[in-house]
Amino acid sequence: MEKILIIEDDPAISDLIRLNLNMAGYESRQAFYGNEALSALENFVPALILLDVMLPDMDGFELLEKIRSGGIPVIFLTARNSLSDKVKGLKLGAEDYIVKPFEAIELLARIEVVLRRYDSTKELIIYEKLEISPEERTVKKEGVTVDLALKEYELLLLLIRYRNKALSREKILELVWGYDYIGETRTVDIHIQKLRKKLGWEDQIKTVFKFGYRLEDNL
Amino acid sequence: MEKILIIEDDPAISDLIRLNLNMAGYESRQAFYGNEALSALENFVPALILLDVMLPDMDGFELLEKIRSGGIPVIFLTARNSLSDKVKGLKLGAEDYIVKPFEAIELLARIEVVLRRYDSTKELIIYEKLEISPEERTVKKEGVTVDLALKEYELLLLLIRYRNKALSREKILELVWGYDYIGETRTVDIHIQKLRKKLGWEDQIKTVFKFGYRLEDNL
DNA sequence: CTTATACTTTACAACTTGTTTACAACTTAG
DNA sequence: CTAAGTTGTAAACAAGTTGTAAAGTATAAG
Repeated sequence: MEKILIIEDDPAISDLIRLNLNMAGYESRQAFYGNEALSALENFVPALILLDVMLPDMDGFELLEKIRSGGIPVIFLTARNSLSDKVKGLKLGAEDYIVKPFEAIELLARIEVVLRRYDSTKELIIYEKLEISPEERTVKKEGVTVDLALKEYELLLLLIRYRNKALSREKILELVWGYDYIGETRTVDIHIQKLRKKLGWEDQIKTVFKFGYRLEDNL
Repeated sequence: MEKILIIEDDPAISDLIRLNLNMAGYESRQAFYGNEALSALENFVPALILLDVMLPDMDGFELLEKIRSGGIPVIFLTARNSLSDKVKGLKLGAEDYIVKPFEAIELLARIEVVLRRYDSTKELIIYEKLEISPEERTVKKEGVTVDLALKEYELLLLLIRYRNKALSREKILELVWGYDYIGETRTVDIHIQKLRKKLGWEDQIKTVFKFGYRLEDNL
């Protein structure tokens, strides 16, 4: 059962959404404040987040940034006529937005589309000799657990998702660290280095000179 | 420059969209009927399609299905209040929809998001026994990967693009190194040499004495 | 507060690429 | 055929990129 986090300060709207989600077979959880949402996310990992930008205690965009780095898709709830908000939200990386008031069936359709797009998660990923369980957040190589730090783990998933494709450092930073990461691109190198060492993938992760890296299949 | 096909029967709206797209740096083409759109697609491959569902000669959904099989993302233009259309469109696989009337900036933002998601404008180039994947930035000869440095790779693409045409050293410098490159034209020779060696193309890349080089097809 | 862990930055060694140089081999004009 | 000029090739070189270890910083856990 897919889990959805509803971040919306108006209890009436929040409850209405929750009701609809339940009827459609989703498990949902509510947060009415930004901080509440952040702490909820610590022990509740949803497949999707519905986020109202207008929250009493926090700028929704700020929250969006914090959430985005976790790789969870976000659908943005916004009041009609706040066009600049919509644009900002999409630019920040929201998967979609819905203008309030919206009809339940539309919300459900959009949720389905986004989940379909993102669906690759949650299932056991088997790649060469690796077994990755997103649910347990574990990685095993030939049955032996490999301890990976968070960034290393996300980087690994990214490399596998784009296997055989060259990924630029900038792209990697955007997708693993978040669109607005400010810092050295060398950071990527260090994490690549750690992955190579921990997985014994010195050859499988190829360096694309002056560009980035590429994970290559079948040696 | 990204190409966009506008399928919209109202000339006023179509022109307005086109104007906005042009200003944003897109190349666009208009179709006012469904059949017109289908024939346009035969020699015009856009990166994205904007599709109005209400067309005089054809059901937009029917058209959507035909278009979808081509792998081109579609943004759906729909009149306000036709909610069931929205839902139907999304279920059919439209990437997004926009309710008319919409503001230009919103349209552009949505276009950007969809294009970013579908980035795969780069398609596989097959030339003789070579397979070149711009997305992966790889070159394979009969299935075996050939490692090419950046300049070698770009030079190869150039040669293929101008196959059977003689390219002067100056032209090659301009197109691979940039119009403002200052340096020896002999540099080109060295890179040609490396390409010949790495691809076993000693004969296929012909020297045009006192001028430059030419890549010749089919031996 | 201390410790542990993850992540980032720094510094330098090792390597890759692109360019130049030098000379041999070749092409063309006279 | 010969001389002048052009191209092929190997090797040296410089500039810049990446690998790596280690130090620094931030954050969470005890």
